[in-house]
Amino acid sequence: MTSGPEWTIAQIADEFGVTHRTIRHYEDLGLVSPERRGTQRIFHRRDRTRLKLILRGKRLGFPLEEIRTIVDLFDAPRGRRAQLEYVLDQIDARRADLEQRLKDVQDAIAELGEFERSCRSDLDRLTPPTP
Amino acid sequence: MTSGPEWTIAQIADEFGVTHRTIRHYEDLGLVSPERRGTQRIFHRRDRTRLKLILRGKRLGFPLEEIRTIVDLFDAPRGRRAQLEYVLDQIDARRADLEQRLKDVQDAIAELGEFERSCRSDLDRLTPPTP
DNA sequence: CTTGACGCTTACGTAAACGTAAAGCAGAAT
DNA sequence: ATTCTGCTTTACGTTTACGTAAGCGTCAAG
Repeated sequence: MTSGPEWTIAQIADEFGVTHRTIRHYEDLGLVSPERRGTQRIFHRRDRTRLKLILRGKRLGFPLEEIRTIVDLFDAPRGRRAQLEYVLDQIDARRADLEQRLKDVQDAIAELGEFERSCRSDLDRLTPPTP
Repeated sequence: MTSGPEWTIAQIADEFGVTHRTIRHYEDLGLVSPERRGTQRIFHRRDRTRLKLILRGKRLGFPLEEIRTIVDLFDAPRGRRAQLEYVLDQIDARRADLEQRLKDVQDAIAELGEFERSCRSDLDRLTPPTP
């Protein structure tokens, strides 16, 4: 039941465009926990799923510690009602955060658009009028 | 012509919810350059505009050095054609970056939605059926 | 006139997120 | 048998983004 495709640290690092050190650092922080076969790390699909989430979290500027709580959320046991309600609360908090970011990005893109138009207008005025 | 409303560092820091140290740090990095009246810093509207951009950039996870180049872009001289074309290029680059982020945020929100539905469904199954 | 309230500089400290040797094991190839 | 190749740990170094004193100037109120 622990079977399925497997990857070495080199393959994972290469595929995700990070270094071995980065992966090990993430393991130190509990962001991933690959299987150990003897001394070597063996990565499974679960680890890849988490890594995708981690790297997206990073692109969005979340600190790794916060990313860990988020990623753990997805893997959390959902047996008891209390647990499920806690998870749902966390989801709401996360969504609020993300929606602030969404607004920030949208605003930034909009401002960039305005600025571009202003620049283009300057450029037009600079162009000698068609004779 | 250099007139208009003015603010002290305390007022600015308070209003933007950061510390004096943060403001001075931004000045060290050239992110803001308040007027100096004697030894004291006097902030004008221009500085506030830049600070808004800076803090949004931070919320979006950009490093301060990169933020500086972006903010400088808005204040860049736009006299010569070459300058304008350079600025327009930069705008395109920025926009590409922001649109990647936009996608990341949207994906994250969508996944959160899926996860929530899954949790709610678990919760429903946990609830004893209405007799 | 001295005591705060603010502001300034200088400078060392710190947390996060890795980078970068250094040194060693383990199996495969020459 | 030893030389690679790939993986491992340990541990100190580095960059970013400030925090946190230390020590001084200044102006107004008590």
